[in-house]
Amino acid sequence: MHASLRARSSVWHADTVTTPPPGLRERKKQATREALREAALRLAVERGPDHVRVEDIAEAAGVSPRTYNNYFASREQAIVAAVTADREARIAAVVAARPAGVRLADAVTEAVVEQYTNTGEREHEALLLITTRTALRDAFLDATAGIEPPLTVVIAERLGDAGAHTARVLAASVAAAVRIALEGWLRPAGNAGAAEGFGAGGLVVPSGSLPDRLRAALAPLAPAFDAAERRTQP
Amino acid sequence: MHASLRARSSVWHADTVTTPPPGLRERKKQATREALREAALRLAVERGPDHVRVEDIAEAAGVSPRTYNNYFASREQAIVAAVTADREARIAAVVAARPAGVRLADAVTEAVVEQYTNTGEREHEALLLITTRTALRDAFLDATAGIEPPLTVVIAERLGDAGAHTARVLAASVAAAVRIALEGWLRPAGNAGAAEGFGAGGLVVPSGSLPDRLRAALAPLAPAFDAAERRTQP
DNA sequence: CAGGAAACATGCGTGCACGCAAGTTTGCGT
DNA sequence: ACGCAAACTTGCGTGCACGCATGTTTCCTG
Repeated sequence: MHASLRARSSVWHADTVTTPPPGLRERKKQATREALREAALRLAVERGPDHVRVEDIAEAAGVSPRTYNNYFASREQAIVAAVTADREARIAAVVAARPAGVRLADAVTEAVVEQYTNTGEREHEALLLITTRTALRDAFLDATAGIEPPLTVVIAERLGDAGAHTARVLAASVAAAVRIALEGWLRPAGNAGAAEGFGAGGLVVPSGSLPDRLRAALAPLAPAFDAAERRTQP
Repeated sequence: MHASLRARSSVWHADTVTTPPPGLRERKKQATREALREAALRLAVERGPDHVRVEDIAEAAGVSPRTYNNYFASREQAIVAAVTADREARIAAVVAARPAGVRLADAVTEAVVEQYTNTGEREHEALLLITTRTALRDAFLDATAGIEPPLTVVIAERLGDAGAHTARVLAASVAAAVRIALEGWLRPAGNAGAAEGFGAGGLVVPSGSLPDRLRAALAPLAPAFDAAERRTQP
């Protein structure tokens, strides 16, 4: 029983770039990938994350354990990927879709907030599970690095060829900022912080919601975006 | 990808704060850590990185293999640590030592360039070895994340308590930029780039020296530093 | 200067990550 | 339509990462 490849409606709506028709090979690969991450998440939810071995996931997806490792480098990656999926690509797409008039910084910030706010019921359940194991938390945080490549592309489009280099740095900074926001957000479970209500002069940030945290983390980067944009369209 | 190198050594907030006399325990720990990373590098150079097992390193350092893993989470980390060592802390120290008058962006940039330019003979040899194995290259790049915590502290000192949050993001962005610079710098070995001399309008960056790359990568962040600084000292 | 608590080292066991060398499938040119 | 080349899957073997339980060292407090 191989991975079910249901005929996915191949709606190749022009993605700004010409998408060459995906061959059989590529479709199978994506199907296997999806089967693996779905199986990983399902099993992790059903029996608890510690009672799922790679062997189980592979079997549930109809491939060999060795093949599993051709798709995911760690056990945690597959589980996390079921939640992360293609957030990366969606963020980039949303940024690209924003009218050229708006500030790049705003476009990016809103795109990020938008994609991380779409918390479906299933995702929420998965996130709860992720917070319970540090290995999963780490894998989840590491996954944010995945937004860097697509973000680099869309930012580079706005900045022009001269800013290709800058785009890379800005995209990486955004990824870092998002990571920090998420890190602080799902910390409550594994509290180990130093300053928790020290009475001195410092005004303590009250630990807001995810959108608030994301905006707060991205705000310091806005001047860098503005400067980069200014350099191409004076 | 193996990225999780959290839980670094218990950072007694760098200089600036009084360092309590380190007890016997802490001194032994540092000695063991150093013995391990020195042994790791020496053996890797002597017999080649593929012919060094964790068991060998542990034996050379006079500890059990299990103890090795209490200090380093992967085989590559130990080798890389022999080069990286405490660059992290030194960068932070140099930034803190800069007179309060200079732009924060300049202080950070110069500190980073300074520390990565100090290429001793031994380090150069080690870097050559590191470029030969992708696993080592990855570990080396991941190690740059280590500058984040100490950098956060010194930046936060300049920005005041109100900017603690911003400091975190800026430090992470610097780490990301440095990573990008290093990534491009030691790429020549494993070339796989797409655009290598396309004649079109784009002006191709000629792949400069490390200091040039570091400055170029950090430059886009300068406006963010300036804005943060401006917000505390108008 | 006891004596107990906390940090640390170590052995053992388990599941895993990944290189390598077949065997199999897909894609493409002629 | 044929057949070759490249991509992908799989089994095997090796070294490794890390939880757990236990013995040992360091530290602190009365």
